[in-house]
Amino acid sequence: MNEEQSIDKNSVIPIYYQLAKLLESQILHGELKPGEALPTETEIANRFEISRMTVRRAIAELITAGMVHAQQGKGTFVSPPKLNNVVFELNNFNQEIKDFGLKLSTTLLGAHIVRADERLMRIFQLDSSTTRLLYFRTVVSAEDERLAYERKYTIYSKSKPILESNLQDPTLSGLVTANNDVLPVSTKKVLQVSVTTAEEAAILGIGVNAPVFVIEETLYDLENKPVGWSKSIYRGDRYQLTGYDGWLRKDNHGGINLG
Amino acid sequence: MNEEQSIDKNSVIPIYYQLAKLLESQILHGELKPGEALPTETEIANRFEISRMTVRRAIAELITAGMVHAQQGKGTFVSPPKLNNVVFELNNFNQEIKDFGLKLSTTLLGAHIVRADERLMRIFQLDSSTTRLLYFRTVVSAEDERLAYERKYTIYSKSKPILESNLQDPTLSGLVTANNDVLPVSTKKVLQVSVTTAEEAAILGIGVNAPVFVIEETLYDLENKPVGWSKSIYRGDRYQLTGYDGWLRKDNHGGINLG
DNA sequence: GAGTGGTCTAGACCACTGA
DNA sequence: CAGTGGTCTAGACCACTCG
Repeated sequence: MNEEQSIDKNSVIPIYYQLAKLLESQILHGELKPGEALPTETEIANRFEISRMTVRRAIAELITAGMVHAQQGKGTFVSPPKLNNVVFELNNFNQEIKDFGLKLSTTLLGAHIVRADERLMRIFQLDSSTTRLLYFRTVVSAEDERLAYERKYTIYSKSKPILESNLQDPTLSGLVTANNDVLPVSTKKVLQVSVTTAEEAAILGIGVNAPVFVIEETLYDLENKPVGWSKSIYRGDRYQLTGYDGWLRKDNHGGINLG
Repeated sequence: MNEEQSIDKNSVIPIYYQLAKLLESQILHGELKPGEALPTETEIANRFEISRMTVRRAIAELITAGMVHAQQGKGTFVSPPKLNNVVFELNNFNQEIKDFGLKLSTTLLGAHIVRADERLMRIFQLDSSTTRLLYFRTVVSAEDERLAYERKYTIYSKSKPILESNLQDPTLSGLVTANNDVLPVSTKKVLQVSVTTAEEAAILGIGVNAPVFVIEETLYDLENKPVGWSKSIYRGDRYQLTGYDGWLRKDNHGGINLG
């Protein structure tokens, strides 16, 4: 045992990266178990004849990855794998379909100027119903199959006519920036499940009471003021979200991997 | 304008943290716009009479937060806010209910030893149906209202009797560690939407064809071998996921906030 | 008090960019 | 070529933990 693994100081791969991978490997192979302490920073620095700052940089990588945690005055310890913090990336929703080789197309159902009703006044924090909003309805399809129905609203401050360019970037963010001078800087999405209404079923070409994902998105500007809102539904039989957590093996066996 | 904001070198708050917040503030107030370059690291170091390494530490915070990106040989630039990478943390599912003040309770519907059928053999990558599995069915309730129905499986290697302690940690991870000597180190969750079957509706006390979240979780050990699997359904009218992205204001006005 | 991690310095050399 | 960020060093002092 204890075959001293080594660091190549002359490699193009940074020392901190080599050391981080070495420590990660020891943890993934069970040589360092959850709760056990890593060697102290000074010990590691002496053993590999590198600077303590470089050791700290390596350990910082592991801390970010959630594999170890440091306690001032005590030491650095292997963390038990966190399994309760799975995150679902919403990218997948349309991205995975593209990766699957299908072409997505967006069809415009309608673009209207509307005045704010009570619900929209609340969402956009308006105190007057005279504010004009752009109401934009689209359907996302893949290979002639309709997958999602999206209803988007944005404050319509420009007096320009509605631009056809809206369809080039049919995201809510694109719609907002195309029709306003504000820069959306943050977003909030709420995911719920529901079943189709008669109208939604007809638009998607599926049955009534079919299960769907519902996503409400709100875009905010620098002042934290809502500048865009959308409610979209996605066919439940065509979409799913996948998430991971814990000590993930990114499996960097072979291949070039620069930090 | 250009009122020189300052750094207190004698503060208990680290210099890198003060500088990071200062730069972040300039970005959030629009003084530095997306695409614009930050002052060079040397410039910042000279202006505040601090070490370049400390400047780099501050900028590293902003890079992690996704607000800036560095390009070797060119400079460090303000990034446009990323709005397409919303992540939903599954914590919320039961956590928010607790935060709301309700008490969650888990009721055991049944705990059986079963042999692997074809589906379970595939899930657990087994080549023999003689492997014994523990099948664990529970219902999660809040204030006498049933919210979720969970079906969990784990390889049952110990010859111990089924422990009552399983109910103390009713998570899949807890079930696996209580009945095996393996340590689950990573997890995969797939989220889908569906509607209740007659059996599920009866167990949850709601109608048939009601919308529900379906979450299938697989737990893996160090060798990437499945050691636990569960399929759970959550009432669609009681659960939702919320996610954020972009330049988030964590709003640290007042209050103690140590980096 | 000895030992730990947390911060900070003032340099050094490198890789990359663009004129 | 000058200027940028990327890595690394060999120290220093501090805050914290625990005996």
